[in-house]
Amino acid sequence: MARRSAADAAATRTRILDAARRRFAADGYGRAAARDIAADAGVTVGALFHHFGSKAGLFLAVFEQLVGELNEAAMASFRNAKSSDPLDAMVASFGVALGFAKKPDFHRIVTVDGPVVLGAEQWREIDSRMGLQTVAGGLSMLKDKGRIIDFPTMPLAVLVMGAMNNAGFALARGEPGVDVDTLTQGFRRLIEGLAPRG
Amino acid sequence: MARRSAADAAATRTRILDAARRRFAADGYGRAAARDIAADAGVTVGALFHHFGSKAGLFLAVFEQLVGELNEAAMASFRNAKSSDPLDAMVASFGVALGFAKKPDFHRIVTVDGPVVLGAEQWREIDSRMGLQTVAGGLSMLKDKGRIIDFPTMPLAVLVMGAMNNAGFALARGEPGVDVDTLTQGFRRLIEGLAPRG
DNA sequence: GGTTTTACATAGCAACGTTATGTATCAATC
DNA sequence: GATTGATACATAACGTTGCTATGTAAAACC
Repeated sequence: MARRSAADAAATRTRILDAARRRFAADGYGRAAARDIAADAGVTVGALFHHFGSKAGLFLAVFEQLVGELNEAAMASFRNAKSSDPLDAMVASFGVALGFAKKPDFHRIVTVDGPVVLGAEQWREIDSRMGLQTVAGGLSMLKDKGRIIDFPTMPLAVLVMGAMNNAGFALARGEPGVDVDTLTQGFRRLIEGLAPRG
Repeated sequence: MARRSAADAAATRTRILDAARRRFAADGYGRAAARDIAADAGVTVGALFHHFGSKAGLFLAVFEQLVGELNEAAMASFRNAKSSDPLDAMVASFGVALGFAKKPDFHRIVTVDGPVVLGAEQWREIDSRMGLQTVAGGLSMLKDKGRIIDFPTMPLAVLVMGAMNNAGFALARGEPGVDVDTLTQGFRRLIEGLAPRG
C-alpha cells in the first residue's frame, strides 16, 4: 500500500490510537509492543512512528484522549448541578470522577502508567490543569459562600483531591468494605466537616 | 573472579541492591539497565540475576527495603506519641509519611514506579498491609474514644490515606502554594471536622 | 503535468532482559 | 585431606524491543 488521501490518513491515525488504547490498558505501557499495536491497527511500525513520532508520543495521545473524556463529563455534570447547592455540585463531580476511575483503561493508562511514562513535570502540568484547579475552584466557591472554613485553598485542594483519587483507586482495586455509595457519603461528610464552627 | 565466601556473597548482594536503588531512583525502572546496575556494583549481569532472579525481583527487593524503612520510622513515631492525644499521634505519623514522600528515591521507587512494576495486586497487598490498615486502626481508635463520628471505617480510611498520599505527591512535586506546615494543619482540621456534632 | 510533499512499507541497528554454559572456589562428607 | 557437591559468579549468545534510514507510490499544489 502506498499513500492514501488525507481522510484515509486520519482514519489510520484513529485506528492506531484505538489499538494503542486497548493494548496499553490490557498489557500496560511496558509490555505493549509497538509492532503489536501496529499489527492490530492493520499497519506496520512505520505508520505508527510516522504519525506519533515515538511510543511515548503515542501514549501521550491516548492519555490526552482519556483525560479529555473525563473533562467533558465533569463539565457537563457541573453545568447540570450549577443551579443547586454548591456542595451537591462538588459531590456530583466526585461521582463522575469515581465513574471514570472504575474504568480499567482510564485507571491503568491515566492513573498508573501516566506518571511513569510522561514524567513528573508533564504529568503534574496536565493533572494540575485539569483536576486540581477544578477542585480548588469548587473549594474557593464554598469558602466564598461561608460553607467551609477560611483556610489556604491549595493545601486543602491537595488533600481533597487525594481523597478523591484514592477513592477511585480503592474502587478500581475492589478494596473490601468499600463501595460507591459509602465513599460518596463519606466524602460529603468530610467536606461538611470543614464547615465553620458555631 | 570466582566464588567468594558466604559473607562476600552477602556483600555483593548488598552492593547490587545499593546500586539498583540509586539507578532506579535517578533514571526510573524503565531506563535503568541491569548491565549498568551491575557495572556500578562492580559485577556482571550474571551476578545480578543469580541473586535476584529477574530485574523485577531486584526492584521488589529495593522496594521492600524502602517500605521497611518507613515502617520502622512510623512505628517509632507511634511509640513516642502513644501517651499523648490519639489525634496528635495520627498527625505525627502523617508528618513521618510526608518526610518519606519528600525523599526522591522513595517517591520515585515506591510511589510512582511501584504500582507499574509490581502490578496492581502485589502493590495493593503491600500498601494495604503497611498503610491502610494502620490508618484504619488510628481512625478506629479515634472513633472508640468518641473523637470522630460513627461511620464505616474502611471508606473513611481510604479517603484519609488518599489525602495523606496526595499531600506527599504535592510536596515531592513542589506544588506551588503548598508546604509541610500548612498541609499538616489542614490535615488536622480535616480529621477534626469528622468530630460528632453537638 | 511536473514538483513537492505526504503516507506509509521494509529492513536493519543497537540496546535491552534473560538464559545457557562454563568455571573456579567454598563447604560439607567420608 | 581428598572427594563431591553446591555455590557464586563471568561470559557469550538469543530473542525482543524501540527506533531509524531508506525506498516508493500516490496525493496535493503550482
